[in-house]
Amino acid sequence: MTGIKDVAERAGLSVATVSRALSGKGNVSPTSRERARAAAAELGFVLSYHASSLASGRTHNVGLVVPSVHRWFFSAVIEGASAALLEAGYDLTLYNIGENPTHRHSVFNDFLLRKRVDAVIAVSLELSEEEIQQLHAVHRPIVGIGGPLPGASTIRIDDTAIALKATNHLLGLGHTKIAHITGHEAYDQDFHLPGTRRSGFQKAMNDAGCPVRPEWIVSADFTIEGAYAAARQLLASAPERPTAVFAASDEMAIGTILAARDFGLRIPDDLSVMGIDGHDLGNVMGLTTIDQDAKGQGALAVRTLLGAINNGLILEPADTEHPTKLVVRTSTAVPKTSAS
Amino acid sequence: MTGIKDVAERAGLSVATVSRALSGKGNVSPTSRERARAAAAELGFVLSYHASSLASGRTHNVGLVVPSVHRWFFSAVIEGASAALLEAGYDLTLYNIGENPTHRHSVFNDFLLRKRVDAVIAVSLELSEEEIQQLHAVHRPIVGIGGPLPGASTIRIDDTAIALKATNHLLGLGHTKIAHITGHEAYDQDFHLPGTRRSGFQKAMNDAGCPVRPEWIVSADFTIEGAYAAARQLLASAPERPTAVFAASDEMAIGTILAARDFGLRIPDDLSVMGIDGHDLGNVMGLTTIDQDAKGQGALAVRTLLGAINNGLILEPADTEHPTKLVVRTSTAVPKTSAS
DNA sequence: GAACAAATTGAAAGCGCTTCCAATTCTCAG
DNA sequence: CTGAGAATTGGAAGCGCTTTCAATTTGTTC
Repeated sequence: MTGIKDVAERAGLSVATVSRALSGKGNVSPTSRERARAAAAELGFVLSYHASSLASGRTHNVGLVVPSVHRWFFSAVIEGASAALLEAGYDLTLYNIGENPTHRHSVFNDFLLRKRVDAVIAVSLELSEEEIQQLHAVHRPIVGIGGPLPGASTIRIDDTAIALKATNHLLGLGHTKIAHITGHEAYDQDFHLPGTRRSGFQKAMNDAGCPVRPEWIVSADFTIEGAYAAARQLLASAPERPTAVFAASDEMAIGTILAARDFGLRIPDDLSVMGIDGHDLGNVMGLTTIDQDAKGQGALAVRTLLGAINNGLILEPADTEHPTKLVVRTSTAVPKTSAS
Repeated sequence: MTGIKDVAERAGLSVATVSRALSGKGNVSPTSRERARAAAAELGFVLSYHASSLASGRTHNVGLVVPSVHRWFFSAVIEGASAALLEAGYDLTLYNIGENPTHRHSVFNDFLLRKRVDAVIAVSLELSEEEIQQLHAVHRPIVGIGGPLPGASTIRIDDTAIALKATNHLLGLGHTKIAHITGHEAYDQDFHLPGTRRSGFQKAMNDAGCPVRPEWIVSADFTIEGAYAAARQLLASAPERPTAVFAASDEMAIGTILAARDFGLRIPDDLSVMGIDGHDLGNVMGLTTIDQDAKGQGALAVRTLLGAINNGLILEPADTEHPTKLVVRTSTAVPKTSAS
């Protein structure tokens, strides 16, 4: 196995100089740099990153912790982060903790403490004080995506404001009988996302003087399948149907549209539907939504982290609000009843 | 920062013994093992995996290379692999090479050669001889998912047979006017998957004496959106419509169903649709499909790899065929025309 | 209880790099 | 041409573990 020693020999330089030349750091004359590079290329030499890491303390690797890889938001964040890391020459270690609480525990109490990552990005996970402490104890900066994290830097969207904006879009079209598909209680642990969006909905309704009917607030698990089932129930109560549904995520909005079709309801004539996310299927489904640029959030998290790492700065706990955009498509319209 | 030295001191043992105790290898008396464990726990000590890797040559890390994280098949494989690795105490380094050819190049010619992974799993990527050679040169076993790989172990399904089975399901119901949604040329690079499934379709049609109409073979990019557009074109030619569509993937089948609805076609009365995959949305959409257990393939790849690593064996190039299962739901039925 | 085998242990030599430090070479003003 | 300071270089000491090898302890057998 060729090592840096072989490269040094071939280039007629010392190991130290080759190391400096290859890493790009330190002062090396252009001549030596070129010779080192050439020798490395000829030998097909690639640095061993363990050895580098051990000696330098820098791993060139970022840990990304997600609750799932299937839900659209998470894969979009992964995509954004992975591209940004690849460009920077960093590895991405993925921890998909899923539903299993044991997995979460071992990730935070073992995997992440193995000092294999320079930093961690936690997506939609409300870390406990302890989890954050442990990471800080091994000097691993953290960026959270999806909500505030005590003592860590976070990137998030203003969930209440967004829900307000979405609901107002519907109200603005003339809807008053609006239902809401929220997330299950269980998902409220992490940043109270369902609750926050729900309260934005309620505030908008109250402000507009529209009654919020409890039976028109149903919950699902943030998936298309889950919302499909929930929406079927919601729409089954025939005469007393809402004229619009605001779902807490695009996937749930899509589930709602599918359910509506089963009932022969035309979108948007019989039912307006909107979501939050900016899902790829939005175009196909003609879904009105609030685009939160998940990919961009992943990329931003990486940039934030790398900036801190490269400047050797401590990452200041800061709360960055990511911009969102209302995208109006064909799933929302003036209610037929009030139009006619 | 507490190191293994501190643990040794606290436990009143030598560093060597603590290392043996913590790694579980080597002969250590139960007493010492317990004392080492206790000391480590008290100090909150977690092994530095760089140092371990450097000393032992084993990284406890597997690289997973995927062309995308968004398409269902890939995220299912990631999910299966990630769970299996987590259980085994292994890290998963994800390389999402995406559309960018530069990314692919740097992953295979740089990232994977950094000796940071013990093994690599390549999903739906037809590696070049050179790529395989390079990996073998650094003694990294490879498992390919999705098709045969020269000199590497692979897990795959029999695409031709599956397409045959799927088409026969449709033929068996009495359909003769069957269209096929295949993948774009561009996707044919890797394992000729679109071509293989298409030829299974054609063979079944020929065997049944049914003409294959070229205009009823349309291609898309394996996404719901892409197939939606393709299916709209297919279904636009009103009177001469097929009575069934066999899509080369579930996502494309779903796109087809969405397009069919736009034309007011009822599934399965006016159009039978089936796919291949076992997508999570299959249930909601009532999609008949051939389930290929992508999650299981990911888990199997990990087991294969870890088995080889742990036994210090060279991974024999073997071609494992993963079982598939026809799942009949409500998107396929006897054609109305022939039924009436 | 002696003699030998088996189990357990610790000292020390790396694993393949980075980086500190001191030595050397280069620059250029005087 | 000289000397001071800057730029470049190489030697060597680790980074925090694993593992070999030899020494020590424990267990067995007759």
